[in-house]
Amino acid sequence: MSNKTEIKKEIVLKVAQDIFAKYGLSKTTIEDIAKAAGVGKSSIYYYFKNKDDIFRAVIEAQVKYVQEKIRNAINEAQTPQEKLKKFVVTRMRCFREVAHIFEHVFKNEYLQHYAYVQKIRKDYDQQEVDIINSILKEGIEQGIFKIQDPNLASFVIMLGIKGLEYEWATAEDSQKLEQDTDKLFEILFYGIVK
Amino acid sequence: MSNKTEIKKEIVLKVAQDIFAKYGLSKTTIEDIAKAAGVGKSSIYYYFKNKDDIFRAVIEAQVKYVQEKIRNAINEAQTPQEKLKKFVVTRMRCFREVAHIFEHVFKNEYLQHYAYVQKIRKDYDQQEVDIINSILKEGIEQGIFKIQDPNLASFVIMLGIKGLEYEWATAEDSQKLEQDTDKLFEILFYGIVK
DNA sequence: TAAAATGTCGAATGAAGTGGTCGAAAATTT
DNA sequence: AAATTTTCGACCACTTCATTCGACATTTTA
Repeated sequence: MSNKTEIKKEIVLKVAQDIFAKYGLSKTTIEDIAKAAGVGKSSIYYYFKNKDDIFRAVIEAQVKYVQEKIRNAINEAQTPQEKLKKFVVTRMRCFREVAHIFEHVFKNEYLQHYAYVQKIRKDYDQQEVDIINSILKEGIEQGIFKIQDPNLASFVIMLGIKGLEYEWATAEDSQKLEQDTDKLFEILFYGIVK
Repeated sequence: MSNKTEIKKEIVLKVAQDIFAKYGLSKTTIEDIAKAAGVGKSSIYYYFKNKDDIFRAVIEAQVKYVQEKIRNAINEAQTPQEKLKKFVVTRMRCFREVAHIFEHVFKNEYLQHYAYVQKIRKDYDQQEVDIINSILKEGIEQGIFKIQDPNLASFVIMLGIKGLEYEWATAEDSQKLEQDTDKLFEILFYGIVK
């Protein structure tokens, strides 16, 4: 695939992102995407194997984008506490940014039968646990946290985040989001900080 | 149709509003509406003649809502100048509120062939001209405006509003909207106020 | 520059989805 | 309990959709 074609594929991916975000998987037609991308319907099949393949590519791009953002945010923070906070806040911000597509992957039940969606979800969750895990370990090494089982703690934190997900997804201002996060971690830290 | 059934019809209308707003006419299926309203697909046809009939009912409800709001706003204003301003600002606010459906009626070309959409549009435009007309006449009677041909003036104002419609529709804050309106009328008033 | 490789799309097709009908069952009223 | 209103499953004709195929266009290679 030449450079020029690669770019066209990128365009298709980009418009597919927007259209999937707006209409979801089932209501988006290949022709919708082709029209918006300014290519023939059949040409789509030169770039992608099929409709699901486009959707998968879109999701993967979004996941990558979010994880990139999270990684950067964590790196900027100094203390493990800060890192944890940054992680949560950035995660929620990004989720809201790309919410419409993620909704389809993380919420819509009728998509559950798609194996690859489950896989993406599982992988993604695992990576989040890993991130939390590493932050906790760092905190322990620095003598800031005292935790018997970091893996368990990570899992609990993940649960907490997931529990608050809906509330955060619908919160109007991001100030509320940060307040909530502060509250959550205030409680958490008082339990685990030495 | 009993009272109870009437209420159910209202529910169907309400969810249809939301779904049409989200997906537009063609991407919304009767089953989408039925599912969301919690009734069988066939039952929809007990309440409404067909799909277009639901859409028409939704649009009419929206139009009614907007005009009600505008009427109230105008009544609250004292001077003709104030009334004109109120008219425009309220109109734009409401349009944004119900924007997603109105888009389909006022912008989407592929709907143009629907005679009833054209009719609604025409009626609506005429009613707006009538409102402006009556405000102008009031202003003339009170010796505030000096206009040779109020009908023509109404038409010109309508054109101005329509011209700015897109800009207003996409404006982020409603403050901008009011500033724009003020500017528009400042120019207009200096031309017609005695 | 001719042949090979890469890229593009119109037309066709079968499968799935959709608007709408009908009649029978369920619920409600009389 | 008969009459009426309301609900909906099953069905059909038609449309839409994802995907394929082959032919044409464009670019690369030799």
